[in-house]
Amino acid sequence: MCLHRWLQRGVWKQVGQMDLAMAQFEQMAERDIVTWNSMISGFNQRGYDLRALDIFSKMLRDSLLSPDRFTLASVLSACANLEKLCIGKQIHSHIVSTGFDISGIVLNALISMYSRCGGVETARRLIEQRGTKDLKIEGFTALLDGYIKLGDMNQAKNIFVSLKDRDVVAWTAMIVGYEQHGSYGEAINLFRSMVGGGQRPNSYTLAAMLSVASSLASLSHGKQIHGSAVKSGEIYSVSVSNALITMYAKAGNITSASRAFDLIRCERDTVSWTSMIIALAQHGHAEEALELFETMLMEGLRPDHITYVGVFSACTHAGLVNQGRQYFDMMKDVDKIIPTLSHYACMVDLFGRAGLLQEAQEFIEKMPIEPDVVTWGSLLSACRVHKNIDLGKVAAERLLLLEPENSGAYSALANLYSACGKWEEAAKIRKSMKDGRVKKEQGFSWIEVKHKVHVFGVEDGTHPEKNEIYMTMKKIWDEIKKMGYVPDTASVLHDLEEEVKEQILRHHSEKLAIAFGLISTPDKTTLRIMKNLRVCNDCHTAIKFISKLVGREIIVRDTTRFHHFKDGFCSCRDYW
DNA sequence: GTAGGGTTAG
Repeated sequence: MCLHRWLQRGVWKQVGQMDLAMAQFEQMAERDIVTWNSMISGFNQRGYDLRALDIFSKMLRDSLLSPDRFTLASVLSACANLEKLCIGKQIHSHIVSTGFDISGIVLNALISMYSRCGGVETARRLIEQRGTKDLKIEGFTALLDGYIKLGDMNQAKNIFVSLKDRDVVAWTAMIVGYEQHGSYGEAINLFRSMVGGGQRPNSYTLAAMLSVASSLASLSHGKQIHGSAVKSGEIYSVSVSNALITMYAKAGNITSASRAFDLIRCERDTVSWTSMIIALAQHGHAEEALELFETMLMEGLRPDHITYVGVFSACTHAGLVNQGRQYFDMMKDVDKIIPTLSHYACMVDLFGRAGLLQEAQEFIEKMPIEPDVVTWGSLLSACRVHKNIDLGKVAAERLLLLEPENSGAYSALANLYSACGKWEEAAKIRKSMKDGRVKKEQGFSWIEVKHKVHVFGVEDGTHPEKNEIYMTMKKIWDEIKKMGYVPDTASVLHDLEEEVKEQILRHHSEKLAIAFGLISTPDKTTLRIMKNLRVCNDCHTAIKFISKLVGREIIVRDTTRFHHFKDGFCSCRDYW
C-alpha cells in the first residue's frame, strides 16, 4: 500500500508504529488538515500527549491551516491526560476568540478537560450554558458525559432518557457512568435493554461490562460477556482482552486470567502486562509476577506507574525487600516516574511485612509528600502482624487525625491489642467506637452457586437452608478442633460463656458461606467466597483447617486480595 | 479520511 495512504488510513496506529508514521509524515511535501489531525490524534491515543501538543504547535507555526473540531478535540484530550489546565485554558480562549462553534466533540472535549484538570465549576458552567435545543447526538452525548463526570447521575439520566437516537457511544457512556458510581445493577439493566433494543455493543461497551463483572466479582456475568465478545469478534480488541484478565482474576479464577493473557491475539500493551502482573500478585503468585515483569522488560516494553504498584506488591508478598528497593530506584531513575502516595504505601507495606518496622517509619518520615490514610494504614497493619503496640498506636493516631471516623483504624488497633493479649485495652477501643459516632461497617460474605448469589451476614438467620448450614458448620467445627484448631475466643469481646463465644465465631459470615458452599456443590469443587471486609484472624486459621479436612480448595477474596486455602495452607503466607 | 465512550492500583 502506498505509504501516504497508509498513513492517512491510520494503519500504523493499529500496528503501533509511531516512528514509521512520523518519519513518513516529515517527508511529506504537502500536508492537509487530516494529515496533521491524524498525527496529533495518533500520539494522543497512544499516550504520547506531549508529542501531540508539540505537533499541534508546529502546525500553528509552520502551516497556514486552522485547527478544526478534530484537531481541537485531540489537543484538549492531550491537555486532559497531562492535567495541563493552563494550556487547556489557552485553547479554550482561542476557540472563543475565533468564534468556533462549541458543540459536539469540541464541547465534550472541553468539559472533559475541565473536569479532569480540577476545573469542575467551569465544566458545569459549560454544561449549564448549553440548552438542549438544536443539539445533535454528539452534543447530547457530550452533555451526558459531562454530567457523569460531575457525578450528577440524575441529570445524566435525564439527558439519556431525552435522547431520541441513542448511538452506541451514548449507551456506553451511560453504562460506564453507572459502573463508576458503583450502580452495577443499573449498568447491567441498561446493557440488557441496549441489547434487547437491537443496539449492538462494541469493544468499548464490552470492556465496560467486563469491568462491571469484575467489580461484582461475578464469574457468570463475566463469562456471558466473554461469550458475546467471542461471537462478535470484539475479543480481538486489546482492551477487551485486558478487561477479561482482570475479570477472571477478580472473580477468583487466576488460571483463566492467565489463559486470557496468553491468548491475546493482537499486540499486548502495557495495560495487558500490568493487569496480569497485578492479578498474579493479588493471588499470591509473587515470583511468577516478577518473572512476568522481567519478561515484559526484555520484550522492550516500559512499565508505567501502575505496573510498579503491582511489582511492589509482588515483592511484598515474596518478602523481597532488597529487590523492591531496587525496583523503586529503577522507577525513579530509569523510568523517571515520580513516586505517588500509592507507591509510598507499597514500600511501607514491603518493609512492614518483613518486620522492618523502624525502617518503615523512617521511610514515612522521609517522604517528600504528606503521608495519607493508606500510608498510615499500611504501617498499622504491619504493626498488627508483628505485634508492635507502641508504633501501632502512633500509626492509628495519625490515621485518625486525617480521618476521625475511619472504623478500620479502630478495628485494626483493637485487633492489635487482642493479638498481644491486652483484652481490656481492646475492649476499651471497641467501646469508644460504640460511644463515638464511629460506625463499624457491617461485614458480609457471598458465594455464587448455580448462577445465584447467596449473601450471608454475621449470625445470618435468613437463608432458607439455615438449619442445615449451621449443622454443617458445627460438625466441621468439632472435626477441625480434633485436628488442632483452637478457636480464638479471646478476640470475642463479650462477657459470655465460652460456648456462646465459640458460636459467635462459628457464625461469621465467611464460615456460613463456606458451609453453604460445601452442602450445595459436588465434592472437590473449588469454593469461591467474596467478602466486603478483611478476613478475621480466627476465620483465616479455621479455613486453613477446613481446606485440609474437606480436601477442597477454598478461595476467599478480601477487600484487596485473594486467599487460596489448600491442604491447610494459605497463599497469603499469613500476611494480609 | 480524523472523534466521542472502555481496559491497569489503593
